[in-house]
Amino acid sequence: MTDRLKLVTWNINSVRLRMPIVEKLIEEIAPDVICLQETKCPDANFPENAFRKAGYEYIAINGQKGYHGVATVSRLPLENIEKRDFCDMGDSRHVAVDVPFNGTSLRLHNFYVPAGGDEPNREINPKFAHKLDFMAEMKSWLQGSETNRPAVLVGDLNVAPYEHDVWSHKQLLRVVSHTPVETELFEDVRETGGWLDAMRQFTPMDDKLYTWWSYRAKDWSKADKGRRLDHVWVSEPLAPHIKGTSVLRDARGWEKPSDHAPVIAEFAA
DNA sequence: ATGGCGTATGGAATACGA
Repeated sequence: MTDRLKLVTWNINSVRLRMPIVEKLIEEIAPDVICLQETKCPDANFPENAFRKAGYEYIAINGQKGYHGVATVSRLPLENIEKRDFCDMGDSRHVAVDVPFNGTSLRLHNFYVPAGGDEPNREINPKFAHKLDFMAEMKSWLQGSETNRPAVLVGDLNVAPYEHDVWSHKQLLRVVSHTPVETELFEDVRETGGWLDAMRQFTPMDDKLYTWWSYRAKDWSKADKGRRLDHVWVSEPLAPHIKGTSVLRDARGWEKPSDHAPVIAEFAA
């Protein structure tokens, strides 16, 4: 049965520390495929056995010690695993796979885009320069390559592109993740690659939509000063098949939570 | 009060996240 597919993307902020809530997600949502970011774990230490026990036998990981790291785990076979080293930094920020869907397969890219540091100025902040260079390389690498086949790009893209993707557009215009130089480049990457913003197809542009809430808020839910940093993009051939997206906000309140909530996307033939 | 916290490394204090 490959005529339905339930996909979750989640910045887990240490996969080893958070296996209990990953298992809770699996019990509650039963995704077919889970894309994780910030696994913070070398490949040799990735909790493969726990995922296998939970039914996720197919695992594509691109991890490193201490920082970053992405993983795509699946109940369905994964093929053509590809890991690209953007900006030649040696960072583990991307893994792509083919997943069976609807009698064929879809290409699934899992990204962890650099956060970009504090100062939104590439001249004085190398992390911000890296973030912009990373997105520029995404644009040139992806332009046209996934336009004509079913494809999904998910992950922590670390940009909140629209006014209602942040709690205060005005107060965040000079804060990294929502500056015009980032949001304009972000849209350029998306449009040039032929991608559609799936989450905004199911939530009106005038409604607030967040996937991340800072650990530092005294009461994250009450303050609700969130940002939409995690995304689901789909290629045009796949667009007719996306049946819904949602943010599992509850997971932000689970025991020892990640500061990101999972984003769920469902596809059908 | 948009950082007041949290994680990894390493075994205290620092780098990093956004």
